[in-house]
Amino acid sequence: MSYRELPESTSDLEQEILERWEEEDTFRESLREREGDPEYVFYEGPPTANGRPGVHHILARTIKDLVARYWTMRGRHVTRIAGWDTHGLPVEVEAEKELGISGKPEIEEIGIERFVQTCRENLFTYQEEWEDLSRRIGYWLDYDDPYVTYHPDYIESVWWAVKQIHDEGLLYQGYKSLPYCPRCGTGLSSHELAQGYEQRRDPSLFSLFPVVSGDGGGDAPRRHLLVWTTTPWTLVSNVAVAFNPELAYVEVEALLGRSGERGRVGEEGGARTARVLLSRGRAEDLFRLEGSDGSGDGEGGSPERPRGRIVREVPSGELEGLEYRRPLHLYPGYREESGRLHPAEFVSDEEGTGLVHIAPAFGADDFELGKERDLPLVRPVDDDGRFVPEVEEVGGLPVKEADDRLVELLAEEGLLFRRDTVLHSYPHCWRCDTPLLYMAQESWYVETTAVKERLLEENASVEWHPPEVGSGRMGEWLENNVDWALSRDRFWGTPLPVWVCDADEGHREVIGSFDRLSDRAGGLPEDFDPHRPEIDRVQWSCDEDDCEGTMTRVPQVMDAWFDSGSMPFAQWHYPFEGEEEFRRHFPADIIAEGVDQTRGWFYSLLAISTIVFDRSPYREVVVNDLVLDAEGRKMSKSRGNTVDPWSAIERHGADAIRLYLITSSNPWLPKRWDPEGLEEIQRKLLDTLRNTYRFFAMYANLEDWHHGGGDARWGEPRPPSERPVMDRWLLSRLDTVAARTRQDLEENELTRAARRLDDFVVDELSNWYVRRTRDRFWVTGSSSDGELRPAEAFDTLHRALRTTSLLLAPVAPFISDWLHRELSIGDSVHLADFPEPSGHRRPDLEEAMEDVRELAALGRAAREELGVKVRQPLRRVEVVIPGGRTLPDSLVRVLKEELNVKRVAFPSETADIVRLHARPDYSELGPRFGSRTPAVAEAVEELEGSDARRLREGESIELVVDGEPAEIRPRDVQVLESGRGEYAVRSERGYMVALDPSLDAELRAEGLAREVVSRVQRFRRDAGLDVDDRIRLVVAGDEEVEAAVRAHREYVAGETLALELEVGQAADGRDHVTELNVDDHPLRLGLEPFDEEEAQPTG
RNA sequence: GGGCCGGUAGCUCAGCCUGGUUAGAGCGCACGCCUGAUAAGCGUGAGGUCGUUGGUUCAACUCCAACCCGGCCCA
Repeated sequence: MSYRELPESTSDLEQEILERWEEEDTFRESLREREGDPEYVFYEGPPTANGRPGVHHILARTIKDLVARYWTMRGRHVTRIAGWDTHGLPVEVEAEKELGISGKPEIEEIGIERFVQTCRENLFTYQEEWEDLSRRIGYWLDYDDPYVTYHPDYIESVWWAVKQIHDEGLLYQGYKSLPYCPRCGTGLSSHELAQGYEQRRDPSLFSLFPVVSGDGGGDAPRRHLLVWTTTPWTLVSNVAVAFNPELAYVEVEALLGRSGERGRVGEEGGARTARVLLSRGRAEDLFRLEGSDGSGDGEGGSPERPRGRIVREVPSGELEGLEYRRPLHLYPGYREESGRLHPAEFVSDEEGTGLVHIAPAFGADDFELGKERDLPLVRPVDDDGRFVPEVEEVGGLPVKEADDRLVELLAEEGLLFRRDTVLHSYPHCWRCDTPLLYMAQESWYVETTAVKERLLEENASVEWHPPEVGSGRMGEWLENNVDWALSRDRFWGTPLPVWVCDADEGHREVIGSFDRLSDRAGGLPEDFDPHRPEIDRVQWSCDEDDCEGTMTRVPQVMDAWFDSGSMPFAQWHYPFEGEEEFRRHFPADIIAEGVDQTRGWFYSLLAISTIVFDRSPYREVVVNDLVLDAEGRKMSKSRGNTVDPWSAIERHGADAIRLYLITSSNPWLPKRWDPEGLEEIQRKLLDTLRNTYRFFAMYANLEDWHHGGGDARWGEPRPPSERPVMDRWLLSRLDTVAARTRQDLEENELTRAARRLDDFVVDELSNWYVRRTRDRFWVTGSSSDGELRPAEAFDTLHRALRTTSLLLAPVAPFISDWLHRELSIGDSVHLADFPEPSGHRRPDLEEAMEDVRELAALGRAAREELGVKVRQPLRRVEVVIPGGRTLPDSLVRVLKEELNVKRVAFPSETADIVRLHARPDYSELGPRFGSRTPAVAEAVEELEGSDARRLREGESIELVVDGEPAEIRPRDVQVLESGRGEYAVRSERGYMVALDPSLDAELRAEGLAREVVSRVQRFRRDAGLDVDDRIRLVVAGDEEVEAAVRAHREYVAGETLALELEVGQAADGRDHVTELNVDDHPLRLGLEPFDEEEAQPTG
């Protein structure tokens, strides 16, 4: 048996694994294997099947897959059912495009039947791509039997939920001012609104409403209310003005601009002064007030503010009920001459004027105030967002386009005070990008405000990653919860299951099942489909007493978020079937989606489950943020900076992408898609891992070692605790890394876990363990004495690689599976258990090895400083480890080899070459000496020699600092050594290394011998020899070289596998001959393979 | 305007919760090394007013406040 070579390319490897998964049905096997084990419940958020998947989807899918694989390896059964979100506006918008039509009237013209049919047909345009992509990136998900929100069974479950909500008394029909998309012809719910805020420039209009009541009559200049709006078109529907009794209001006598420029003020004779009412807080920003020093100039106010003088304070009692003349009498449906002032809390004076124009039909606050004050609802706008024809001047115009004309008219009336523009974010339709209008409409609501406290409680019990999304984004949002606008005046969606009597609106029934509907309607067709328009034809006679009416379904469909939020039960067709499955899979242990789902899926899940089941449907949420382009900009089709997931996979492989997305930063931080970062993870972690395996496989094959055993010459390796120190260390590290990785993954600290594995593989496994133990992997090497049995090295490295593949399995499922199959008996890594510590932890050893690595780094720096290469042995190094620790002999040996020195000496022996000094420990001194700390510390730093020595030996000393005594205890200081003399000294964080630079002939000779070995090795390779080919070797050079080789003859021969070594002979006639130069010495090499037959001594 | 996140080396990010020695990695750059993993590998070095200002403290990258910049979400 031998270890296979890794496939040449990442892509080949991943394809090979994909095929194995296919053949062996590994995903399903992983579920079968855990059948009956405790469930780890995971919900898949349904993507819209008619949108294309992008790289940002890979992030969420990587997280979800990672979690599911991890818990499967931990012995849990993790159901993963795919889902498709199939209803709603996105689908309808696509269908409109397909049919070449736009807007509700055109849809109705071609017929709902045909339109809905088109929606249905277009649904799964990209389904295959979604599935292919998921498969390719290793996202294991059950696509065979997905939940699909338009399936009748699914809809039936949704209806059931609506009925539950209705039975709780939380479903109602209302009339409210809602964001409304004039293009789509439907209102949007508050969470849909969340998707579509964009910066937009709108008019900022200050107008003057003449006061008609109160005194101040006579000759006094006419008084006006100063009123601000960013929607001039709503002035047509003005019915009142609101003020806040908590604010202070003033009357300003204003000198209004040069006449004509801003329109005339006051109809009588173009008077240029006027009395203007507004809040005090805004007066300074809008006027240059007399008596003020003008310090308000610059920011806030406009440079062209008119001059003004505060005439008096206006008590709010005076404001209430004040009557003004309405502007813009254009709508014949509302001819009221005047309106009044009403108090309202929502009025602020942070912007505007502290006086707010009220049009109840077109604003949420306005609407509420209108209801409270019984104001008329004036809505001269049709469902397409145009003024109705009978409106003078602007009839038929889309409202926003009427702004200019309306402002002109206002100016003509002399009521225009100032007109600017303002840049603010404004809600747009999240699908078609049309600016939304707030308009009063009839809609069905879920009274979520009634369960607000429960929502908050449940949300607080959810563990959010990161927590601030739960407490902040979600929590704040729930605090300000408004009722869920459930209905949509559209076509392709779950029909709202409400039937109303045409004779008496009060006769209503909410249908919660098909059976019930069948009872009512006297049977349903065999292949009943509950969609529009068929469902609209299901009617029955009202059975209220003495009612002759017919029960007809209301025309609306439901918000698609309600569909997806119903998936915990609807995916099982609960409660009609799947009772047991539902119980087993509710609530979810985890869900993981983008932060944009906070008010989307996260909310709809929470709201529905809280009402229906009185609890949150998920325990934990991992939130991910966007994937941005390399410059940190949002990816968007319009900007053309999207990254095609397929070409990225082609180029880097799925493992690399998954690792990159998880390691580059925490999931909830926005991430840049950086191709260089991708290459890095590929080169560092993945290539290092591959190389380490390749190294292992090469020598295991060469020496015929296999983890299955078999070759008797290996015998039994000793138990780990008796192996060489490097093995004990590596096995200890494996346990530590396994324990920490388990803990991190349990806590969903995915990034931390993946980064740790990265560090472990690159730094510890490859660049330390393998590098330091390489020569134990070949039997023939000169260092392979009995103590360093190769079998133990193979066994240790094999364990390490196998464990590493297990640890990496959740995040890098391909390479880990490939490796695991080679390193086990062919099993998939994904059917294995996640590693747990196996009792080999040796924290003291790990710490000591840290010391060694620290000292080695300093030693290399010192060598660098001396300009002496590592191949040249040095006599001695003095080292200090913080806290006066020393190293066991086994590690001293490691350090000696790493630094290529003959001797390592510790401080007790180093008195003559180091100088002691003390460094203050502020965390000890600070609390004791308070403000004297700096002075004491300074005194400590000046300690030397015997004082420092006493401290190091555990005695306290007395100092006098600024005339006051100060006791310095050993724990207050760290005693450090620094080198003296010609030693090369390096120190850092309490570690110190001092290298003795002196060389003698012996050391030089050894250095030369090593140099020769290195050249021979390179030459072997260049000559095309295999690493285990034996050779005949001839070495010649000057006297010094030849002497060095003779002195180290065995070493040179052993290292180079020279069965025959001649020194000083002519190299001519050998197969391979070369002339070189080492350290200014000439060197001639000649070598050829050693043919064993030929070598037999002839008889 | 409000909420949340972020601002640390040219770039990508740790560290901050729980204040304490000389703020760390990787990439890139410069220089060098090693090689029985070889179209790999390793090391050393240069490089930082820790966004700004103020405060608390013996001591602030860390805690507090205000502000600035970027992002997301909302009004």
